[in-house]
Amino acid sequence: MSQQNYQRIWQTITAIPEGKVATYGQVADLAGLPKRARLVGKALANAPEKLAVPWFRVINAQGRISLPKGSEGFERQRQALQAEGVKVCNGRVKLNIYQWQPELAELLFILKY
DNA sequence: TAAGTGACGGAGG
DNA sequence: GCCTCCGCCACTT
Repeated sequence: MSQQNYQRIWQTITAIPEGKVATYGQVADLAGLPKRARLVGKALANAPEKLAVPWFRVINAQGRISLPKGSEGFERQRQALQAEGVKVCNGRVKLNIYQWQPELAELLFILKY
């Protein structure tokens, strides 16, 4: 099923280091699923709690939290990021500072599936 | 098989 | 910076 793609997406997100963030499109690309950013969103929505996927480190290409401002999820994501030292101004983070730039070693780790 | 649906992305106003 | 519109495309119904 598409469960296979979800697995790859979850694994990729798990590789995002603390204090860094990645965009939906970026995660899709790294997971080997180009142009499927929307699928990443679905994968997160269906992510089992027990996998402890750092879903809060995933934001959209504009550096904004993709949840309705003021919602519960929005608040949890904002707090989780702030707790790691990622500044969130008005539901926005500066990608030029916090966006994850995978090292070769990290890419190889992701590609080992 | 067809129509509906996104935790998206990018261009434009 | 905010909002809208449109393209995208696999997944769901």
